[in-house]
Amino acid sequence: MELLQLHKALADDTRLRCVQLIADQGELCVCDLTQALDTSQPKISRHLALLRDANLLMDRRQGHWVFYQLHPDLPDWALTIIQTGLQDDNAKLATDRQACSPRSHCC
Amino acid sequence: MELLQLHKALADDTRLRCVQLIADQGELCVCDLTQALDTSQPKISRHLALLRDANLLMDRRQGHWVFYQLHPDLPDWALTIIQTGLQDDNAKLATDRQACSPRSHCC
DNA sequence: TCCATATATATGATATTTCATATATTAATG
DNA sequence: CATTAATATATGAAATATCATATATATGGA
Repeated sequence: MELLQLHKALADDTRLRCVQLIADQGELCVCDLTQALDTSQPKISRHLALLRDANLLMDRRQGHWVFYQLHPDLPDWALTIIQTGLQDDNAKLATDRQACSPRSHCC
Repeated sequence: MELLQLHKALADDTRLRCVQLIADQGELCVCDLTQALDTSQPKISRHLALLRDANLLMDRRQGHWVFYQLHPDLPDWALTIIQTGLQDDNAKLATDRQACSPRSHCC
C-alpha cells in the first residue's frame, strides 16, 4: 500500500463513505453498505472489490454474506489517515451510520 | 475544504509530490517544482492552480516569481493527513528534495 | 520588450456507472 | 439424495463521464 494509492482509493464519494463506515463499525457486509448508502448492489460491490484489490479492505465470506473490514496489514500511517478523516465530515458520517443497522435488515 | 476534496487533490502523482515538497520546505516557487519534478511548467502550473482553487495551497507573487505554501486556513485534520503522508514514501520524497534547491537555479 | 507563470483548447487515457448475467450458498421440494 | 428456487455477491461489456497532458497562446510585472 502506497500513499498515492491510498488517496486514489479514497478519492471517490462511494468508496470514502464505505471505508468510513467500516472503520467506524469494524465490519459490514455488502447489503449493509448497499442500504446505508442507498446505492445499487453492483456499484457497491465494484467499489469494494477495488478497495480489496488495493489491500485497503479484507473480505470474509460467511454463508450468504461477505463481510468487509479494514485490512489487518495496513501500515500505521494509513490507519492514522483514515482515522483522522473521521474527524471531518461527521455530519454526513452520522447520517450514513443511522441508515446502517448492521445485520438487522438482511443478515 | 472537505475530506473528499482533499483526497481527490492528492490522488495524482504530480500534485502529491508538489504538496509533499511544499509541506517539507515551507514555500516553493513554480520553477523550483518544475525542476524538482522534472516536469513541464504548464503541467506544474495547472496542478498548482487546481490545488489553489481547492484551498489547499496559497500563492504569493514576488517579482517574477509566484511562491506557493500550504493554505494557512487548513483545518487541523487536513494538516495531520498531509504530515502523516510524509511518513510513507520517504525514499521518493528524499529524491525530489535533492532535485529541489530552492531559489538556487532560477529565483 | 522579456521572462515567469497562467490559461485555452483539443485529445487521449482512465474511471465510473449501468445492465445483464454468472457464481456461490442455503433451503425447500420431489 | 438430487434438483430446483431464492438470495447475496461478483463480473463482463458497453456507454458515459471525468481527468491529465501537450501544444499553443496569453497575461502581467520588471
